[in-house]
Amino acid sequence: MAKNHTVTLKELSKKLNISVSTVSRALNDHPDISPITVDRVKRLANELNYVPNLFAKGFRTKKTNILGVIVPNVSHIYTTTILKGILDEAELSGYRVIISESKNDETKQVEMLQTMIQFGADGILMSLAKKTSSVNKILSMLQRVPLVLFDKVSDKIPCTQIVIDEEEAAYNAVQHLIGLGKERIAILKETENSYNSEKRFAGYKRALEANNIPLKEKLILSTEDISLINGKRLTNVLLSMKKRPDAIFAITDNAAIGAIQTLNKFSIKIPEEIAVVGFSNSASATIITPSLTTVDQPGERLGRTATTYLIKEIQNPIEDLVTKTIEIKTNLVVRASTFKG
Amino acid sequence: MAKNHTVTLKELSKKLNISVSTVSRALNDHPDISPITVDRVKRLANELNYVPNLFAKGFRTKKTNILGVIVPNVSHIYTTTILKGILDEAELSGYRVIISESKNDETKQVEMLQTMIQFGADGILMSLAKKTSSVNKILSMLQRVPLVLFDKVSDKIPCTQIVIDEEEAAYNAVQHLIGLGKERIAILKETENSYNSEKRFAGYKRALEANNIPLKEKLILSTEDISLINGKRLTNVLLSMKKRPDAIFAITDNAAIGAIQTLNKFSIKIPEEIAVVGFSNSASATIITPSLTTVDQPGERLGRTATTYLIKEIQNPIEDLVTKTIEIKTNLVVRASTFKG
DNA sequence: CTGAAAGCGCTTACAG
DNA sequence: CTGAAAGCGCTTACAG
Repeated sequence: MAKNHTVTLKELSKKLNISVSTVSRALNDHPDISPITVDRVKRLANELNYVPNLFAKGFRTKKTNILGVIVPNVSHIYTTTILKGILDEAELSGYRVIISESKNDETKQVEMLQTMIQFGADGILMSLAKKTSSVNKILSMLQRVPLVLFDKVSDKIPCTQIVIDEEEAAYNAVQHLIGLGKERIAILKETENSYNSEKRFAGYKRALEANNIPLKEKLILSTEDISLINGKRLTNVLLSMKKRPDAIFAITDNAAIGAIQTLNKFSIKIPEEIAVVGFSNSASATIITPSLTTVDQPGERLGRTATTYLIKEIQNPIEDLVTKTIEIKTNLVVRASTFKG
Repeated sequence: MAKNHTVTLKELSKKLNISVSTVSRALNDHPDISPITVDRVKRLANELNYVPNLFAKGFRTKKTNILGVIVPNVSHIYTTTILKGILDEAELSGYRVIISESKNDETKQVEMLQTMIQFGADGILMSLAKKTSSVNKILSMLQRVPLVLFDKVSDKIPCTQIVIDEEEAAYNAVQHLIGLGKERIAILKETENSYNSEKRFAGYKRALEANNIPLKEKLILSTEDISLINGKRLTNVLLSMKKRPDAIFAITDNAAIGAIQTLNKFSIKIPEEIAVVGFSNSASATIITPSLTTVDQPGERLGRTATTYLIKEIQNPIEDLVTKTIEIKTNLVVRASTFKG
């Protein structure tokens, strides 16, 4: 905080020979105050470089204009674009943002929630930690502060939730592969029942079904951490099969890139022998050779939307808490990993 | 803030029939209070789920335990790793973090600084906006709150500054190219006199000098925004020369990747005909083919270090403001773009 | 149109 | 070891 002398309302009021109340009102453009007084006060405030103590203000008004954001991992690229959307939108509405990481730890997640509430956040934006199983504590927090979930959500928590059209996106991606004549389509997904992975898997199944392609258990590979390394590992598993797949749908770009690197290593032709589709449209998608067909996730828009909803709920508290899911549409970006141009 | 009933010190004091002062002291483990009282108070506080109003506390004590962080762009990958370091270190010391973006806009940068101070941040961590020219306003803020700069710094601001060994890193990178027998080494750098670009350019010049290789103006290419696209564009310029370079040192990985993509397009052999070195060791460095030799920037460590210094200065205010630069050592990671293994 | 006063929830010097 | 009281800087119902 300010190390040296700070100008306060009291000081202004003394110099102007009017009361603190009037100074406060003048500064806040209260209609009661005469234009002349308003002018005098503002002029002096400006001259003395007065800055309101937001702390005292917040303490008094019970409003802090702070939004708390809790995400599993700040350095995840997709998260980063969401954060950008949140910061931008919050700024537009005059809110500050406090960000913290749950590191996918459920206990830490609850702690952060608590601190943020205790600190006076007006509302919370949260993307759930992976293994969020007991939502009881979160439910009790719901009574105290508006909460909006995004990206990693749960229908066990009655609040507004912003997601992309996970299932539809996956459906379209697989449909695209089928349209190219692919039939043995493998999927690389997550073991844990994460919201996103489950939805994408559902889309995959629905697309196969819609085309009367039987689901083959062998082609469904799961891993705890759907990373580049594991993309490589699972692709090696696929390549060791007697009947190899003719396409791979990875539920993250990272895993898809691991797949491509492994296919390249064995000089398997992409997409002729095996086509690859990812999910995210990260920067890497155009850096890998061949470039990656992938679902474009509009992170910034998701962040903005979540923030807009939260602010609306702060300013207009909702009485009955219900799960309300808003889906943001995505597009498939077709590149060389599925299409020979 | 809390929507419904909140437990306060007063309430605890009433239920226990002791004064608010005693309750406050008991909760803060003041040595004066008898163990029995402390126990009674804590037990009840726990039972009633008492959470201190940090706002009132901060207002009273002039300490908020908030660090403000201002960066040009939150979704820049390298920034992201720095943020991770900051968040981790801050959490360890019990500080919350407020993050905002200057978007490389000098005016916005000052505004953010002001709001953060006004909001009561105990200290500020900042990476400067690109065209920060007038530091007067920042200097006046320095009187009010401890400031530590990182990554994008300026010696016009007397405070602690944490950077990587930019010049040394660039020197080593160019030295590596020279060691491979390269002599016509081009550099892709920034036009604007950004701290990082200038330092890296200095390292480049020093390496050439140390090896008696004359500096060739033609091989020094600058651009406003040292991005992938511009990396491509400048590489096209280099390829149109009668005497092409035999190596390219790009001061960012993105530009280096643009260079590689352009070289690949013209089937120019990397590294035999033209070797490429980048700067950052971003994830993309191992995704591009050939993989990129680049300087590893330890972002997390930089973030941690900056935070450690800031907290030290908050707890132990410095009297005389001087520029104090702390350099973090980096390593060159050698890959296929300079070395045929 | 303006002012005096209470109060937000906490900490802490002072007194006992 | 404990309590009464002041005060952090602001806002706002009440009164005039």
